[in-house]
Amino acid sequence: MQALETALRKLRDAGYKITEARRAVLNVLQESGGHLTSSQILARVGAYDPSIGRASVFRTLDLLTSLSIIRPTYFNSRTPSYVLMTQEGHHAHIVCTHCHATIELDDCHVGQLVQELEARYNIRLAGHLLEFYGLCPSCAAGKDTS
Amino acid sequence: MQALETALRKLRDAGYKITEARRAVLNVLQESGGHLTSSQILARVGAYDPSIGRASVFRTLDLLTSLSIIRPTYFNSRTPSYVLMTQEGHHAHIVCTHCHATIELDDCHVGQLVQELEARYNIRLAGHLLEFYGLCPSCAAGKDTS
DNA sequence: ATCAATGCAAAGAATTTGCATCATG
DNA sequence: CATGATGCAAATTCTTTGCATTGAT
Repeated sequence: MQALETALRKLRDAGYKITEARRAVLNVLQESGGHLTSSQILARVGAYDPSIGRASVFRTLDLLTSLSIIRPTYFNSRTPSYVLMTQEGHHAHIVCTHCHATIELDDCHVGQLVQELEARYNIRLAGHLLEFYGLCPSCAAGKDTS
Repeated sequence: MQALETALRKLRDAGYKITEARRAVLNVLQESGGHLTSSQILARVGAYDPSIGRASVFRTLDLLTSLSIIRPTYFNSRTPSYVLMTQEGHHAHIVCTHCHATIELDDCHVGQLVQELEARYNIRLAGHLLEFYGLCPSCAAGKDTS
């Protein structure tokens, strides 16, 4: 929920205006609760407010990505899906390499590692993305989804 | 080095032929030692062996991705870069959100977490991708690279 | 020898751009 | 009000497809 507010604040802090298009993209991602490809985002934004143009959606995706407010992730396909990062700039999930089902993880458990890396490389880490993959129980069992 | 041999073995094991195009894409990725976008791969494969067509390169990227031999990753841009996964199916790096410089990490340090997740979700995890981002020392200090 | 994999070039998507207009701060 | 942001639609770039041919096993 506050992911959205955090996102808006980050935008403002970086000196960008809060416009309809930006609000729409963030809303759509927020409400999906998961991962959406650019086509899905385009479609949903169009449904939400038909007056918003394609170009603005892409421009917004660029902006939000460059600010690390959203992040493109790839499962086992070459088509990216965008996720809204948490307030702290994290995201973690498990993806099935067969059926592409995903399990969202709320805790990344890498706090310790972050500190080690920050010390070793003298860098301040603002966030991270952690993606695990494997066969989900049902795909491992039977050969269902193709 | 053996990343390449591992990749070839995985291909064979999955029942695919080892062809010139596939070898070329893997070589190019291996030699780059890092991340290449599809255009970069196309260009380098073309230089390496001009007789290999675009379509085969894309088909190879699809195949290698679906087998988790390579993986598209997004730094802070919406253009994917492909990386060759390690023998164990891992990859980890730190990216500067400003200049996009990357530091490759050889150890992912998430072994413990993997076991916990496998137990909790009853799933066998075959690998993972871990991406940290923040400002690298030089970008944090001066305002250089644009 | 067999059938997966390929190259080619055309078709189809996806994304970006230029510019006049609009809306946010 | 001033400028950043937008919508539109054309231009561009990227990716996929169909099919005859080739090559890996």
